[in-house]
Amino acid sequence: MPRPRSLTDDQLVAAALAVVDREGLAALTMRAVARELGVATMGLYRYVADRQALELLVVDHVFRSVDTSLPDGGWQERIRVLLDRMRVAVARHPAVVPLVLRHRQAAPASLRLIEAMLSVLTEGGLDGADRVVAQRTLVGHLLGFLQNEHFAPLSGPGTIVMSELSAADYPLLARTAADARSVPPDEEFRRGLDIVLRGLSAT
Amino acid sequence: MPRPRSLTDDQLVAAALAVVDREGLAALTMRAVARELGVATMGLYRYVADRQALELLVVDHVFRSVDTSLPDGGWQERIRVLLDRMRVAVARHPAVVPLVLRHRQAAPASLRLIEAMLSVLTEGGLDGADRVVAQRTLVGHLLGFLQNEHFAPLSGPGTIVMSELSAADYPLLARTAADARSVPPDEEFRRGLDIVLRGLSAT
DNA sequence: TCCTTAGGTGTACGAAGTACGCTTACGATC
DNA sequence: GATCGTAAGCGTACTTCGTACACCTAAGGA
Repeated sequence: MPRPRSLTDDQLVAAALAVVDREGLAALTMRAVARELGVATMGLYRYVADRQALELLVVDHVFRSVDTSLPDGGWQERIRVLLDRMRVAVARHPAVVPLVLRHRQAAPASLRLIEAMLSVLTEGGLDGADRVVAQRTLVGHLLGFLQNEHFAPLSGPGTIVMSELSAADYPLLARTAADARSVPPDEEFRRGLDIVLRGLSAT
Repeated sequence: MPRPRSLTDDQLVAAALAVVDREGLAALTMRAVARELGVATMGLYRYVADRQALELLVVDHVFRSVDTSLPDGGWQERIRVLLDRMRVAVARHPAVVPLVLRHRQAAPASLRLIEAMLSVLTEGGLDGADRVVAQRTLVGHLLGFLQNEHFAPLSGPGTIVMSELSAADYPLLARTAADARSVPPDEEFRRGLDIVLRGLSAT
């Protein structure tokens, strides 16, 4: 009976991602997304309750894009692949990292991801509080990595500044920052995750 | 010759923390801090370039409050204590967690913390890229934990919602969320860090 | 005493989120 | 095919921020 909707959630998300990818997270405003869709600003409020709800749609979309089918290999290898898929999915839209960090717990699609990870951890023999801690540690590790990469990439200016600090004041830091510039993000992620997985495997 | 300053950085930080502790991070506005100090809003701009600089002062203060003297024990134990001191320092002002995550790389006091951690890792026999990855992994772990605790505490409503999901759709998640409610933050942090430290120790 | 210089203030502007009420177009019903 | 109820869509306007700018003021050395 009533007038039908003319926009889908996917269109909203696509418009938001277009704005974010092109102009950065700070440019993600209701007005900008509306303009991207060729719609009046207030028109968006027929689809989302507020700006946070729009951000949540974006984060949920990113999570939904992650393949949760279980890969081959032992449970450590499976965890490695699942987490790497998440990392890559987020990396496709680097500017949304802060949104992922803020909204992941409210994104419905994260449930599927968590369930998949838990099934692998269970296969690895974990349950009870051990499984809780393992899951939180792995997710925390991923979030921490995204945080590190986004706000303080090893290849970024912060590392250069640190590598130029006086060796008298910060002998190890200056040296280590210099070493750090040759570690690419992929390697950092792989080796960091190896550390956590070794820790999980050792009794 | 000129008129002397009437405010110190410490007073600025104290006012900002008072606002944040009392009314939350969203209430941290230039106007609110100025009011807290009994000063006109624009008066703050004689002390900080902009709002970000004020936030940075707050984060730096939190980092400066961390004792970086090296504790007794083996290197793993030393790392454990150092990271726990950081966690506790941040936990004194829970609402500033997002600020810490955003500004840590720009806070001068973080240099001292990193140097201290690197000295312990070096003592543990790490150097080169291994030391880089170890450092980043430990910091990432701390950041991920703070993120988890702040936006999705195990004792929070998200966990309850997950524990009430249909066991048909999410068998492991529902079960694990129920288990999770009995894991307090201290224990979660200790056990998570143990995993990382075990991973660092194993070859 | 006065003058220099930075401290301190008030006003105002632009950007953003969003409440509110009007207008409009669809499509079910007669 | 005309009508009408309902939600879609829009324009306006209010509030709250950050902060640029121009002005006034007070401290303290000359």
